[in-house]
Amino acid sequence: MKLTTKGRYAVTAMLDLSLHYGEGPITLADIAQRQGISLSYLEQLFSRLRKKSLVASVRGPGGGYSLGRGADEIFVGEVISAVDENIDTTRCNGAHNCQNNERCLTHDLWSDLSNQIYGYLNKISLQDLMDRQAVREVADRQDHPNQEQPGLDVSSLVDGSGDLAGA
Amino acid sequence: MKLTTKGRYAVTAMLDLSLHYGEGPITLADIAQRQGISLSYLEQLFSRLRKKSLVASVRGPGGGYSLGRGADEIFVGEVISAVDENIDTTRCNGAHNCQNNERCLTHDLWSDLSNQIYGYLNKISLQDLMDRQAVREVADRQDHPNQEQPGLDVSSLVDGSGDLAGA
DNA sequence: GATAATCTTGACTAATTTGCTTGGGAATGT
DNA sequence: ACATTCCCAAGCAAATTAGTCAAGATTATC
Repeated sequence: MKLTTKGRYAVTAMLDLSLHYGEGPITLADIAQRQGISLSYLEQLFSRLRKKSLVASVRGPGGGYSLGRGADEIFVGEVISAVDENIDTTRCNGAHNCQNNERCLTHDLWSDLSNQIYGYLNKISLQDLMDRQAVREVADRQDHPNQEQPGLDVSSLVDGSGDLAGA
Repeated sequence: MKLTTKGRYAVTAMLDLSLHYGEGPITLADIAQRQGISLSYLEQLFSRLRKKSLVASVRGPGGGYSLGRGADEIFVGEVISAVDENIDTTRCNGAHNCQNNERCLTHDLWSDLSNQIYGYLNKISLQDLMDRQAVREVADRQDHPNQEQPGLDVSSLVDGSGDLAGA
């Protein structure tokens, strides 16, 4: 299990795709512009996402990408591990006899923790994230109806204390 | 929130420290040998762990490191973020007005998810990990009493399906 | 059929991070 | 004094990230 900005890009792009569901295929150029990610980098990421069937592609004019399954059937953990290559070489890599029991002990502990994190992320679907945001958007509109407030810090609305996945 | 092998090294080292609690200060040389991590790299990691008071140090002969608090008061999330520098520059970094509402929307979604993961990891203490492993060790001993079985794959005992932190 | 839009692929590169080395200190128990 | 340990900073090779560039393949539309 690895968690870097690469995974964030992938999740962000997938969310962008989810948010524009129903508008037909979305081009990578659109996502690139909206999310500020380079087009070619997106191409690389989507190549992997496609191999894992997380997205479906349509070529030619009017083409683009769409979600491979429903947003409630695609989980954050899948997206991250799809792009992350996951070369988690734990020094003794399954051998479990690297030197003494002690060493393997901590190795097992880590791989176990890693599995826990992965399991957790695999409970959170793209739909969960969208639902959560939808609530916030409404709250935001209610607090600042029809106003442009450039310098305002909205982070007070984004406290992150709620339980997202109900795990 | 970032999760790489660097964080794994830190957690592994902290676990090593926990497991040898009560034996006085533990030298980095010991940890380096037991865990197969370079001494100088450990020094760098522990420098950061010390700044966050996650470990306490004693200099001179007989010196070394010990946990800064009880193993039940140190959480995996703390350890990881202590060594990770966490330069999570989300392009608009709190500005929330990068281009249009749409862009910030997905940014918020990600930072929210990041908080969720962090919160999850901050529920798992070093003690939790040790307790879990203690159970396994016992199980292992019961299955293979007093035997050296070099080629045996123990991974069947390590299924990772149990709920570790009870989160 | 020509054309343009779009995905698809591969090679290459710059910047950053990781993991580690080297080389010096500073503190302290014996 | 001396050996042991923590401390610290500079530097460096390998890997990864993030991105560019260039060439295709597919297909809707004119």
